[in-house]
Amino acid sequence: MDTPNKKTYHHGDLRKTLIHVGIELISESGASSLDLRKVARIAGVSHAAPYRHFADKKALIAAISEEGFNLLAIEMEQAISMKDGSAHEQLRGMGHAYVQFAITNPSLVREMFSGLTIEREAYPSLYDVSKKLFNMIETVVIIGQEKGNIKQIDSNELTCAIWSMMHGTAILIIENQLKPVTMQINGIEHITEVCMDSLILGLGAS
Amino acid sequence: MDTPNKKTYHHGDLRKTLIHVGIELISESGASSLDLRKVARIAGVSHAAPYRHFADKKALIAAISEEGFNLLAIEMEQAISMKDGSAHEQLRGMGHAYVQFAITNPSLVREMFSGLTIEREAYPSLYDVSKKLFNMIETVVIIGQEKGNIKQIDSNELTCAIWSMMHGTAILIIENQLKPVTMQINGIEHITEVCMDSLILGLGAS
DNA sequence: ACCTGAACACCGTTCAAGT
DNA sequence: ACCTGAACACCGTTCAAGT
Repeated sequence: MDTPNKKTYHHGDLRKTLIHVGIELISESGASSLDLRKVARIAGVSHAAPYRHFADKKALIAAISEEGFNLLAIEMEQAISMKDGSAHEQLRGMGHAYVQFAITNPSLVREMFSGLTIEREAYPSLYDVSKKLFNMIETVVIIGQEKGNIKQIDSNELTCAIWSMMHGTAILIIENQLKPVTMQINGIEHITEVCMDSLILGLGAS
Repeated sequence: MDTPNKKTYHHGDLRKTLIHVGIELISESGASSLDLRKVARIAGVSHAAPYRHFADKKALIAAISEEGFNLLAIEMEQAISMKDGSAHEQLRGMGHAYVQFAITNPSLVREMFSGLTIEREAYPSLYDVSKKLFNMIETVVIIGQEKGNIKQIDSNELTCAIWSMMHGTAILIIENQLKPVTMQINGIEHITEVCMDSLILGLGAS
């Protein structure tokens, strides 16, 4: 009666089901294989049903991206909480978590940064959830500044630098562009550390 | 007789024409609006003609991405040559050039890093041209190390860190994620400088 | 060698109609 | 309120046929 079988979707939360089917499809075979009709088929509804919940395909992708940011935020939060120590350790942990998430979900991460975030008014909740990530990083920065471990310039700007480094490292790794280094044993963890540490050193209090 | 009108395509270089039409389409209205039939229509050939030059749509996108890397490399080269001075100045110049290119061609840059680079064997020339970029950065690093301005660790790793920072900054800017800072006057140039300088400081000889 | 035109399968989206 | 089925326009790809 309340087993989570396909029948449930019809009275249950089809919206949520579509999002999760979409994430699975993207993870399995890339973003290009995300078609609305297939999502509906797998969810067990007609191809027109998704239009009850999403204005169009872009709206579904926006919702999927939003869920992606939520999942990433959870990983990051966990990484921070595991390190009880210095801001530097926390930043390192965040970098590893960010890169690890990208390696685990490359297609999803690509989709999250594929242009939809530009339309801020159209997808406000997508913007909100990405901003949550920004604030998470900034909190670490501010605490680090209070402890005197990070230099006293605008925390907004420092946050930009940190997110940029994490993101660039993650993307270039999943795009195979750092091959000369990532090929080696533990290459990915190593280069992530090199990238983060170089930046952290530059951010140090002086 | 040799005016560059549409007739030329039939005996001229249709391949090149398709690539440039593709770039224009992507630049104008985003990557999602790149359809093969429209490209063919604009080029003045039938919708089947592109298949003489490209195995499928992905192959055309790979060629477009390749051209994108070439264009980016030209900008970077120019940025480097303009600064005759220190490695630090050259790195700063490269960062600005990279970000500027991304802002000018956001959809093209997204396409260049949308997963095709993973299929190394399928698109070897795409991999080659992206590696050219890597080498360009590394050359600056090595010269900087010889002058004693950059610390003496593996130049491959330092290059990864630099490219990561440039790329992350560029992508987050075009994806509107650095809004808190880029909104301000000269915000983009300013944050690019903050990002690059933080890293450069961390890369310094000690 | 290079291009055309018809054909096929399939997708995004809409809409009248069903429960 | 939510879903279905038919319908429309359009795309990627293939292939026999044209020059």
